[in-house]
Amino acid sequence: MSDLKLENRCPIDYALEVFGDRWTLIVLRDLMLSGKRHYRELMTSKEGIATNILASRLKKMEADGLVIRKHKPEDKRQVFYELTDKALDLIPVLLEISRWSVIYDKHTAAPPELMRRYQEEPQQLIADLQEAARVRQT
Amino acid sequence: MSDLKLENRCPIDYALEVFGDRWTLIVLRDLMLSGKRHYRELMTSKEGIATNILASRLKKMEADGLVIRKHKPEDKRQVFYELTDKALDLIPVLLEISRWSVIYDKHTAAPPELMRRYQEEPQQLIADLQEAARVRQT
DNA sequence: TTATTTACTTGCGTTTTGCAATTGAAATGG
DNA sequence: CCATTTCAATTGCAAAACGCAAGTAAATAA
Repeated sequence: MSDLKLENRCPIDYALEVFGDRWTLIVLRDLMLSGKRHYRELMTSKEGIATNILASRLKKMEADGLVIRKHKPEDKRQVFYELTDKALDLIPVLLEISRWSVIYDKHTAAPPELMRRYQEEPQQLIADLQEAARVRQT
Repeated sequence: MSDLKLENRCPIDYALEVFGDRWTLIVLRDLMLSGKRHYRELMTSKEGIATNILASRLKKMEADGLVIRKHKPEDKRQVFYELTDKALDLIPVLLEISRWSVIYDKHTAAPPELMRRYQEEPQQLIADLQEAARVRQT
């Protein structure tokens, strides 16, 4: 008989492969929560990502199905990155991470209104943030 | 007047600094969900962490307040790593990441009962997992 | 007393990162 | 038009991080 065993991999492994590096989550945050969409906008994050690293990460994110690379019709130099549902569904992960950081690091601050809503009506907040990100890219 | 501005850092930044590398989350998963507590147990993860990397990560995790390094009284060679509340409070993050991976990677599998409980009674599941981890290390 | 177990440390070659300079295509200005 | 600027990268190189294998020290077991 042939080998029927499914390759079951641990959920944490897959996540680490996709966004378990120093920069991918930063880029996702900027695309999802800061409304950035262009390469030049992503270059301006206060963490200071290097241009070669940004380029390689965007390429990998596209390969992993997190973003779709598109040209602006009215200016073909410009490129913008559209978020997929797969990426937008990481918003709950970003919020959960934020909740943790705000609790355990005294230098960390998130918009208080955001954290309040996350505590009081998480599902509605998530839906709103996803909707806002979707609207931005149409 | 002196500078009154607080250094507010982004929540994602702090999280990346603490567990935003290839191995820390793997170690946390093994400590929190697989019940491992000894160096030799952590060495056996199927991802194959190198011994020098494991040592450096455990040192950093201790410095970051995620684990406490202790000697076994009955065998002073042996060391075990106890999870702090700060670490145990990352269980929701691990579960949220798992939920995402199970949805978007067809090779990923988590215990179905775990995922069902996470959907139906997340708060109770989190409390149970934290309690289980705490009991294990006493 | 010798061997084994445990938890690391050290050395070293490879890979990844960070920084600066450069490129090429497309748009803009004169 | 033709030169300049903008935009999105790519390239080259030094520095840091990583991965593997071997070695070490302390404690226990035989």
